Order: sequence, then structure tokens, then C-alpha cells
Amino acid sequence: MTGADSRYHHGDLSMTLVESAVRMLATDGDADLSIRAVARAAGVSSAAPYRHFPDRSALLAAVAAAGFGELMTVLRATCPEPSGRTDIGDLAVAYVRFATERPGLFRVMFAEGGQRGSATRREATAVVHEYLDAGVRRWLGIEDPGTVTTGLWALVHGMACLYTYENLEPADAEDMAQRVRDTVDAVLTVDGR
Amino acid sequence: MTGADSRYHHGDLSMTLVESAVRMLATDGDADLSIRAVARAAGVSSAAPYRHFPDRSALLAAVAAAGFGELMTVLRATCPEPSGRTDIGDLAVAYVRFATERPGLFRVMFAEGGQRGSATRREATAVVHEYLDAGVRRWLGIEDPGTVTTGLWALVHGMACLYTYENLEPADAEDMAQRVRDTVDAVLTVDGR
DNA sequence: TGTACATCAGTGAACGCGCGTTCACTGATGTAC
DNA sequence: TGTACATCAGTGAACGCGCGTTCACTGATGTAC
Repeated sequence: MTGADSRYHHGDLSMTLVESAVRMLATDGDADLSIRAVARAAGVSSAAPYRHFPDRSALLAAVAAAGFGELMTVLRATCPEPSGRTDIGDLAVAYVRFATERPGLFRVMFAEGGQRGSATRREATAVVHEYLDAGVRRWLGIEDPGTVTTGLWALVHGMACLYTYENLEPADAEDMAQRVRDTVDAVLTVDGR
Repeated sequence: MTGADSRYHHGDLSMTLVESAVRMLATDGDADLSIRAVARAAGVSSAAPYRHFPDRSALLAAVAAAGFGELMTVLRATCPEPSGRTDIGDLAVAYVRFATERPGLFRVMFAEGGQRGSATRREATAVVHEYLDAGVRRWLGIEDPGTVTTGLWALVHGMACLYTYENLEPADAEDMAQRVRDTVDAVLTVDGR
């Protein structure tokens, strides 16, 4: 996302800015990420970011993109090649944990970063979808599991939102992991056909 | 939420403010809902709201509460006593449609309105959960479907989020309704036990 | 019924603030010769 | 190798803005007598 910046002779400010923003969100999940505050955190003047981003929303988009990168790193580290129901459960836990541990970044990724439906955003979410889709395909052995994948993603994403914004009773990390697993299991074994 | 205000001799400003805020969110889903802007929309001075709400977050909380009221009205109108899989599908469609048609209100309800985990918020979401829980109980005929209910809610809420923020390809209302139904069906009939 | 009074919802001006963005600048860097 | 120059990332001051909140006020209302 911040590639092609290495030619800048004064270090890689655009990457530094994104990292500062991510750190701010880690410290305060409700942080507002103003250009000025991010510049301050990065130790540069408030005009400096404009050498790298045309405006505030471009910075937010870059932060969101970095967030999607981190999410994919976490998911792949959890399970490089998901292929069974246990893997799905592990991924669900990792996804929800990512959201609850980094609520600010999660918020920017899915609600604020970049204008809705921008190409960059679409690409980032497509990566998540394809990764999950491949896993579901291996798991169920069906050709095109698109709808199932969307459903599973929505299920996991929904839990992430509800837990992150404390619409479901909070629990410690271990407790939450178990609840997430139980919930996925419960939905997948409903006998409602 | 705005009860006990009828004693104000100058009309019911607190209700007017909430309604103005809801209308602003309907016009612009990304509206920021500042005290001043809401007061302006309601046709009063920017100090007037402070006679009814201690601060901005209290106004947001009232707007969120109104939103939950509207959501429940929509759900109950869709299906007063859900009891079968078709009903679940209808509710899913209604829920997602509510979110995509009123993205601003939806955002305030679940992400911004009132501090996270406040009692009011907890109560509002509990109403949603209990309504769904009763439906799932009638549908599956089991005593305590808590986990299934949570899962279904997360599934539906996840779709609402992903469609609202255009992380899933947008579609017209009818198309979306069909996709939502298909997605719920797909997840409920996965043979992964 | 009429009047004096207490209440209190709403006013309008003011406060201090942080914001996004622009602009002319400066000074470190890399390069052509 | 040394020098003059072009580049351009970062500066610091400034702009105009809308914000949340406070405050002394005013004037319509309801009520006690």
C-alpha cells in the first residue's frame, strides 16, 4: 500500500504515518485519526502528510488497507490452508479476537477507511472472501461454495461486531473463544432443513 | 425513551431533537450529528438541547434508542410471532433492509450511540435478542436455543454490516433480499456435522 | 375572575479548541558536468 | 574529485470553520391567593 515510497530521501514518512495511526488506534480505539493528530504522533508538522496523501480520507484508506493486511496475516498464521470444521472454528476465533483486541483498526477497516465501495476496499475484502472461500471449498468439497462462504463470513463478522461493540455480554479472551466456537457449531448443526 | 417530557410547556423538544437527528441520518448516512447541527435542524438555538440532554453523547444515546425502537417495529411488523424457517428468512431480509436503507441510524445504534456497554444499550439489544430467541424456540422446539439465536443474529447482523458498508457487492433491493435468503438457507443446510 | 409571582424552556453571545488545508519557504539530497 | 544546480520532503504560520459547552438573560406559562 505504501510501496514505491522508498525513493523518498527523508525516510518513509507515508509508512511512518500509517504505523503511527495504527498505534494510535491501538492505544485508543475511539481515536479520531485527524491528520494533525497523526502527524503529531509521527513527529512531523501537520502539513507534512500532504506530501503523501491528497487528503484525510486517503490516509484513512491507507490505514484500512494496512488493517486488512494485518487481518490476513493473523488468519493465515492461524491456519495457512483451512480445510475442516475445526479450522473454521479457529479462524472464527482469530477473526473475533482481532476485532475485539483492535476495535479502532477494525472500525476504520469496515466502516470509515476510504469511501464506501472504493476499488481498494473492494479488493481488500475480496482477499478475505477468497481465502475463506478456498477453505470452505476444501472443507465441503463442493465446486462453488460462494453462498456458504458469504454466510460464514457474515456469521463471523457479525460476532466480531457484536462483541466489539459490546452488544453481546463481554467475556475474557478464553471464554469468548469458547463462545465463538460454540456459536459456529450451533449454527452449523441446526436441524432446520 | 423521551417519556415524561410532556410536562414541558413549550412542546416536546427532546422528542423533536431526536426526530430531527433521525431525519438527518436518513438524508445523509454519514452525518456527524453535532449538537449544533441537530439543534439547527430542529429550529432551536444550539444551547437549547442542553435543557434536555446533559451532553452530546446523551443525545446520541437517545437517537440510538429510537433506532432500536424502529428496528423492533419493523421486525414485529414483518413477523409478529416468528416460528419457522421462512419467518427467519423474512426477518433476515427485513433486518438487512433496515440497515441498508438507514445506514446512518444503524451506525449510531451499533457503533456510536451511547457509550459501549451502557445499561440502556444493553437493554435495547436484549430486546432484539429475546425477540429472536422466542422465534427460534418456537421454530426448533428446544428449551434454550441461546447459542443458536446468537449465531443467527450474528449471521444476519454480519450481512447487514457487510451490505451496508458495501463490502459485499451491492444489489437492488429485490436481488439483495434473495441473496440474504439464499445465504441463510446455505448456512442452515451446510452438511458439516 | 384578576393579579402577582415563581418556574424554567429557550435565547444569543461568547469562550477556547482542534480541525483540514494552503502557501511561500528552506534546506538536505542526488546528479550532471 | 569538486562544484553548481535542480529537486522536493518537510516547515511553520496562517486561513476560516464548526464544534461542545457555559452563562446571564427573557419571556411565556401555570399557579396561589
